[in-house]
Amino acid sequence: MKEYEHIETFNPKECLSGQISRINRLTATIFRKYISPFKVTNSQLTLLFILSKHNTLNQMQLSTIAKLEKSSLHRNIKRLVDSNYVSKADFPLLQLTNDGKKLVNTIIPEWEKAMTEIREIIGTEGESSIHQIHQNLISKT
Amino acid sequence: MKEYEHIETFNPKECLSGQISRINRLTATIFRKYISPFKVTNSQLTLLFILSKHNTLNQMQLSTIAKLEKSSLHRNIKRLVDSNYVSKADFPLLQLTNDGKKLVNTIIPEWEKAMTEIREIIGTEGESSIHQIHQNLISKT
DNA sequence: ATAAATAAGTTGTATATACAACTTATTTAT
DNA sequence: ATAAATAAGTTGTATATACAACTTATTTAT
Repeated sequence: MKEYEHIETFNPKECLSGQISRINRLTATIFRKYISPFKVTNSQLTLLFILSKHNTLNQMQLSTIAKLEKSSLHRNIKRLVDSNYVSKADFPLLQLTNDGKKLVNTIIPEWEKAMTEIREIIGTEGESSIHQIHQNLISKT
Repeated sequence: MKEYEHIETFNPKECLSGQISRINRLTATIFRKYISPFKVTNSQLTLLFILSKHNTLNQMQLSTIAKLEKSSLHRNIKRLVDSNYVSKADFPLLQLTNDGKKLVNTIIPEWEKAMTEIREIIGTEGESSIHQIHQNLISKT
């Protein structure tokens, strides 16, 4: 029988979605190792990092910067507000609380360690490739 | 006040975890556009693809190949069994059902279109960088 | 052959994410 | 200034993921 002819000839290992997802899971695990002792997640830290460089942002701005769907962003922020790292005092503007700033400042050295560990695995070329791919996706999407 | 000195000097845009997560979200959205009409998710398709190239695998083998934590794998497989794309008839061995094979064979051309769209964005260099980074992470982790 | 040790599989729990549908706020025509 | 249109924010729902703790199956010493 010559059914399923595509299956025989295709190469699923090429799948960019599969490869990128695996890259994401493996690198996330490394970052988590350094970050989780602070009781914050990788995604949460990304948002705290963005907020640490902007005085105030509304949800739409944050979702555009983080490339996160607005409903995902909404719930991530809710957790950060519940943990008292982000303030909605000036709603709809969001800003880091003092606790949030202190946490970011404290985590940065550990984050650097995670960055170093990843760089040792993917190399400087890997790092600049990621940057390039990221830029292309940001600008062409 | 000279508190939070790290915040002033660090550059969160460098964060490899942040960049990779964003790359993952953006590329997943492109793949989803082609794949979701078949009522299957990107993660599910990855597992179906792997199974399509192996007669049988147990959960441990699949989780090693997919780099998925065993409990995550377990529940992904459960959904595929519920959809009748994977059979547990030979448990603990898993295998594609005929429906599963037919689905994979049908989706491959659409998957190719998704691959083409991503390649147009990240380029051939991007694609081979992803492959290289993926290899490094697989072998050094 | 059996006990002890290890591996594989399962379930509970929390967070992350997207999409659809909805509500509330803001902006734009008239 | 008000109505209509658009944008921002919220909630419901389903899937994805990891970690911890547990149970069941398999393997390894004795």
